[in-house]
Amino acid sequence: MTADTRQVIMDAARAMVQARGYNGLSFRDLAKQVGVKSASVHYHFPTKGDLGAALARRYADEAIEIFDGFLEVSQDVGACMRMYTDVFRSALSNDNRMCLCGIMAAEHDDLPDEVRAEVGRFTDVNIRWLVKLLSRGKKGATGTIEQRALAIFAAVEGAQLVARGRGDIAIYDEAIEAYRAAGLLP
Amino acid sequence: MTADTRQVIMDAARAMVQARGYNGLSFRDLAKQVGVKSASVHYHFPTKGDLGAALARRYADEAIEIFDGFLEVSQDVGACMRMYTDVFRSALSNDNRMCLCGIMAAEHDDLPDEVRAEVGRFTDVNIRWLVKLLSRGKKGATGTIEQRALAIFAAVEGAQLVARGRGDIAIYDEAIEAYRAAGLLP
DNA sequence: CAAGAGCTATCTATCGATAGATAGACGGAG
DNA sequence: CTCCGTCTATCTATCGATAGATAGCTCTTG
Repeated sequence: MTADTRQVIMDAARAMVQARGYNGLSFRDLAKQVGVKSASVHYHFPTKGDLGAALARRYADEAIEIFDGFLEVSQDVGACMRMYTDVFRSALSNDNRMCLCGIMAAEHDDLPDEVRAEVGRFTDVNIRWLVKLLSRGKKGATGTIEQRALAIFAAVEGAQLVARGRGDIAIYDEAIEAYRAAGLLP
Repeated sequence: MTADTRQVIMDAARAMVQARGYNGLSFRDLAKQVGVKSASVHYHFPTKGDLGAALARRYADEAIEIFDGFLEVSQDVGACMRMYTDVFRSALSNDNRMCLCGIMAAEHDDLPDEVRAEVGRFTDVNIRWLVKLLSRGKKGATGTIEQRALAIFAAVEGAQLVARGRGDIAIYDEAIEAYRAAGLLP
């Protein structure tokens, strides 16, 4: 195609991984969906690990931009948190998909090292942003805030996982609401 | 082996699924580990879906027994909750494994219907037990308690998922502790 | 009791499909 | 002419699944 094939491949691959996982990603299916041959996919990404790592890397990079955008458009901590949880909600509303790194974390043992590293970075990115958000106004100990940030990220990922397992996005909404009611989410 | 082969197969299969997921479970690897041929595994479980469903069914049944045992040995809600979270912790301490149904939930789209149904039942089992626990002493609206039970289950699964993704059980401990500090866990 | 029928559990061997990966040809663009 | 991108064609390995044979046990029946 005239459009940058590499980008088209990555877009399709991301959607496929979010639906079926890293193991469920097949070069043949991917190529068919993009409209090329699998050998062409190998041209752009020599190995599956290369492709997986590129996907996770771009995913984490995009997350940084999106999340930081929230901090710019609103000064309200609660509003930013709602935008944050809505990002994870949108994966579910898109054909019951999951966070790319969440589903890859479940496949931890099957991941090439380079992919595993990028998945870990996504966790870092989330926690760092949540720390930034939680630090607004408050001046508690950084250690506590970091721990709470980790807990929020884990809880959101878990809500997504359980909702996906049931194929019911209402479960995600209920869990998030309960997190807020309990005081875990600001 | 003289021991009931069917049980030996299920034990090995469960460990493999908790480590590599449903998709990562191979009849050949499984047979090799048990010490039989893959055709023999097919004798006991005609299809992979049959095996997966049997695994999830037994997993949920065992969970009921284990959890109910907690309610019998202690009247303290906090102590029971700690025993509950320790069950999920033990999967991680066993070679960074995951909850069988948690990892299967991530593979939702690849599961045969009968497996998906059993995975869903595990969620029900957990929520029902948590409702039983949270109801002790309290007399709040059942609806709220059920929502909180769902949130606790999702949060615990998420803590396990994130910790596994990082291969660091300390992350699980931190998240659980933060849940308690925030008041999500009693 | 003894013989044969049928069942249980395993084996060997193989099937078609699909996985990721590679070599080499071809065509268009600079 | 050369390089880039894509193609055709193929490789090896593995997947779940099946066919057919066989040893050993049990149960029936004369």
